[in-house]
Amino acid sequence: MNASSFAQLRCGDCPIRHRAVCARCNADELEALDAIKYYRTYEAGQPIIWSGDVMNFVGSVVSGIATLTQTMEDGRTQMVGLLLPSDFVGRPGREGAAYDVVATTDVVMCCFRKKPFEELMERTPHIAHRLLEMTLDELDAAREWMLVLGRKTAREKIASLLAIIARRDATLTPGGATNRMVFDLPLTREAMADYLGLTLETVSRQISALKKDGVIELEGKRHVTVPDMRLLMEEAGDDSDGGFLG
Amino acid sequence: MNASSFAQLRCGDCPIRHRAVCARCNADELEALDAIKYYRTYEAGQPIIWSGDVMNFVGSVVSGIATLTQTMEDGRTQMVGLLLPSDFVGRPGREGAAYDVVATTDVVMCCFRKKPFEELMERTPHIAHRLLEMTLDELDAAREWMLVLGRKTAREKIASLLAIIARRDATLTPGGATNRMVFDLPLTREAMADYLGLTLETVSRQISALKKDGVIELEGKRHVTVPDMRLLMEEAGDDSDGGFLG
DNA sequence: CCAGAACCTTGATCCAGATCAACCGGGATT
DNA sequence: AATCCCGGTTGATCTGGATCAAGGTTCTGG
Repeated sequence: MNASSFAQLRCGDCPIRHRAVCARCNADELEALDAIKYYRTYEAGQPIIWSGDVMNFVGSVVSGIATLTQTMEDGRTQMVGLLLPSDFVGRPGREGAAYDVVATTDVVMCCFRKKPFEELMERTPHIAHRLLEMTLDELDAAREWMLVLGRKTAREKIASLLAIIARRDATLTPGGATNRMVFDLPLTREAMADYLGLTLETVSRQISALKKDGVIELEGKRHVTVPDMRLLMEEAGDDSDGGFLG
Repeated sequence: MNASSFAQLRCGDCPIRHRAVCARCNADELEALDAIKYYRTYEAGQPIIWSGDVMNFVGSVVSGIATLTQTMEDGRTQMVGLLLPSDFVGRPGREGAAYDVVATTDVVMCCFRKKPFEELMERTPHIAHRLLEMTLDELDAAREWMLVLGRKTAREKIASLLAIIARRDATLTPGGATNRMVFDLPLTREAMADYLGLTLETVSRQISALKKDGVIELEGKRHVTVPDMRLLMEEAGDDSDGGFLG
């Protein structure tokens, strides 16, 4: 799937569910969206947006993974969001970007020019409502993450992250949730560390420990098998059966 | 100011700026809001909402301080939000509460019955827009807090919290920001610890250290003077001049 | 095929903050 | 005015994760 193959795609043809806009849009609205839409690709490692930049688009991740990060002057960085396919980027009604957005893998974005999108939103209440819902979901995810960052041990943090990735992966895979799960880690050890408020060495050690204890199996560095999700959830110290990330 | 003195108050008479609804509402809308509004008081230490409860209202804090917290089965707790006067509580379009809300001091809430509020929102786009803006503000604050929790030292965490409280206090005090600031801590050492992902002993020690180093002055346990806010911001490791909490 | 660069793992040591414990001071209760 | 309780402080010690350091494994390009 390359950039040019998107040239003639319609919104409804995106290989992802456009959570922001497509679900309840009628034909007129889809056409209006189509007129202000374009695709853009980013290579792994490329910045998509710098904190403080003026953003002239909003959009959804079509494929690939991007991260939202904050950085202190001295270089300490904290990831504050993980963008997986179908996630929305940008904030209608806001001028500048608040965070750095970086493509972790090759990324395809479906973008809408911001001004016309806002105008469409103005006269289409259900889009505004959907956006509010999505923002509330993000807020829940952020607060869930505050618990992880503030109160969980390194091992629990790793287990929580694996659970989130496994769960998000499952929502994109037909068949739904089973106890056994297989997926590829979309992040380097360093990116995981930035997400979890740890060092990359600690991440590596804890992953090794989870492997030794049979909670996960590893093939290479990135390919993970979870023999029993319930075991992983227990390691994550998570009482909820996992509504996180919305 | 007691509960009965609110009986005849109109929305516009609240001693706080109703960030959600009042700013741009016309007379009709204010009247509609008035019809679905009531005041409610909570004593210090009382729960306002339990996580999972069905919420039948949304509203604003009029006076006092409340906290939003999450708790793990084993009792570890993390504060995920601090509600000061003018802050909004509740989520239009959502059934259950996601967090425990507890009154830290005596609290007066201005509540709107949820169903009619949602209906009003439905036909009043600018209220929906304001709500989206507020939710984005909360999201920014939550993410700012993720950086604090994940990457800052205990001393930086304390300084960050003091700066936030001082700043919020300033927005409610005529005169605006100066270098010198005086305020009362609305939280116990334990509540601060829950906010910061620390223990209460560490909070106590770091406050003593900041005092010894002249960054703050203390009168009793709660009354704080910051001789120079710039110094405090520096201790907080904060590059931004503090757009946090919205 | 080799060199270099990413990325990852593992070991040794250190230290910030947790934990355990004692104590203080003021306000409410009796 | 004795007691208790709650919130806070301070000291001693312990430890989980950071830091410093040394390889190992892939992958890419020459």
